[in-house]
Amino acid sequence: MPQTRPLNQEVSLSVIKTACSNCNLRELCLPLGLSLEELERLDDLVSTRRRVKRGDHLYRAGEGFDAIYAIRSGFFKTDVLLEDGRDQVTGFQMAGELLGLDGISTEHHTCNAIALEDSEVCAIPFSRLEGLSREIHTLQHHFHKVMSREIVRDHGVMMLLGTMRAEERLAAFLLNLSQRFTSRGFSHAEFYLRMTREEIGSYLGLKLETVSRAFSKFQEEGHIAVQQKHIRILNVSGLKALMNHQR
Amino acid sequence: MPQTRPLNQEVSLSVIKTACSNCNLRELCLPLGLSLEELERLDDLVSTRRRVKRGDHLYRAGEGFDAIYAIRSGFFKTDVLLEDGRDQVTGFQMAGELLGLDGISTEHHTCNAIALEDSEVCAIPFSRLEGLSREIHTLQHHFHKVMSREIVRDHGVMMLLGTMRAEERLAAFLLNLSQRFTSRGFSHAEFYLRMTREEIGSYLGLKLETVSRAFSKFQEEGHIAVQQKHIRILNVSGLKALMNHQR
DNA sequence: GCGTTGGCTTGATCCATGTCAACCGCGATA
DNA sequence: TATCGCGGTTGACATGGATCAAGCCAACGC
Repeated sequence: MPQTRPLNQEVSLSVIKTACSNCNLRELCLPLGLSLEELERLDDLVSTRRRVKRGDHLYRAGEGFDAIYAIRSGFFKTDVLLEDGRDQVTGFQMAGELLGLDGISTEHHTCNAIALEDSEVCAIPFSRLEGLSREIHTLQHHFHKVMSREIVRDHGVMMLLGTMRAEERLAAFLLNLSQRFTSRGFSHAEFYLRMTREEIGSYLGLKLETVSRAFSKFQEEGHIAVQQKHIRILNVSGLKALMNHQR
Repeated sequence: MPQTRPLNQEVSLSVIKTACSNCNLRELCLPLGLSLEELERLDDLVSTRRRVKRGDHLYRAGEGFDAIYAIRSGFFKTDVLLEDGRDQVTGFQMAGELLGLDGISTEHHTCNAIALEDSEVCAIPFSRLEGLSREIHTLQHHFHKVMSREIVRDHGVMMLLGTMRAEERLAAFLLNLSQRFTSRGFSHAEFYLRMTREEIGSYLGLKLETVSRAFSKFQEEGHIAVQQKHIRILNVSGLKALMNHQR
């Protein structure tokens, strides 16, 4: 059920508590680098929050685009569906990351965004974001950086898909996850995967069996300990070395 | 030898001739949708042009970023180099397309841009572009669309690399080229490849031999006629059908 | 406690593409 | 005109990962 926003002053505390200016993700997310006063202007914009239950869509390919979303908590995947039924996971997103940038180009979303665990996002109406970023230089520049970073990230994935073999891909994937958990204050060495082997495989251009075998191999070699979705990284440099195994 | 810019009024005609407002690519490029007056303000910004000879770098990975480039004429590839020596072509760019968007995120270029034929580009100082797009809403929005389109394009490549087999990839590649030539007023059915089989292979995540064999196969099947870099597409729908050959 | 289900693992086999190698053809250069 | 070299083609063979199939494990409902 949607939470109604109380109008009296007393409860505005709880509103402030969930505003950008008070969000502990602000250094990872859109507000990076803004002054206090600028932050408050951004708060006005980011007023709508939305809960998305595990398995539900945040948006679907083809739907009209009018907002991007910042993940407050939880975990998402995005995937693209081809006419012939093939699909591929194009990314996994976690708290502090933005979803929906692909929709700007055509005013329609071009992929599906699906929650992999119960999640909460902040909706950022895009035209209002453009308006504010015409006024706040820092916001404008940071937003451009975020879009550009997405492009660079995609190039990394292209590299992975184009030049790496199965085990290198999985090693790169684990190291990437580990690094992103670390910058969110979680353990770099121990985490739960939110996605299935099949989803990992789809993202990495591999079949689930190949992913599973690679996990087993890494475990045999003592690089990681796997128990279903629970991963412990035992030997970071070992994984890094795996990534350069050239063909 | 660099062409010196004359200062007298008489020759300013030739300057106008090469401004955005008079550029026949303006409907494909950054100026899309701008009014005449806005166009003239953009002209001020896009004052530096640069010739890049076949084989030369427009920029290199690691170099400082301060401008994006619009291709006036010619053909480029971008590639990324991994520490271990592997590299991959991340894209081919033609007239009217923008180069360098990846540099915004870190203020450094993250890939190499190399001319595949003698080319000419317009340098667009990025901070001035941000300035102008704070004033011209249409420009801002269009620029965002261009960046977003790049993200969507990259997802398409990820899809290609992750789910398609060799012949599907090549078919998709040819159809994409054909479509882009068409929107530039060239024949959709006949064109010269600017890149080698190896570069195509690198882009598509294939070895050059595989690319070559796929070309031969397409020719045998009557979909195209190949003679080295000269391609004629004989059967568009045949190629499209090839793309859905599922595995 | 028992069956069901979805996700995961593992083995056996197959095949698309990589690898290695020979050769071709065209343009550049002497 | 002869030679060289690079890019392209083609063939023979090797192999990584896909495919097919069986079985395992943990969570969950009955």
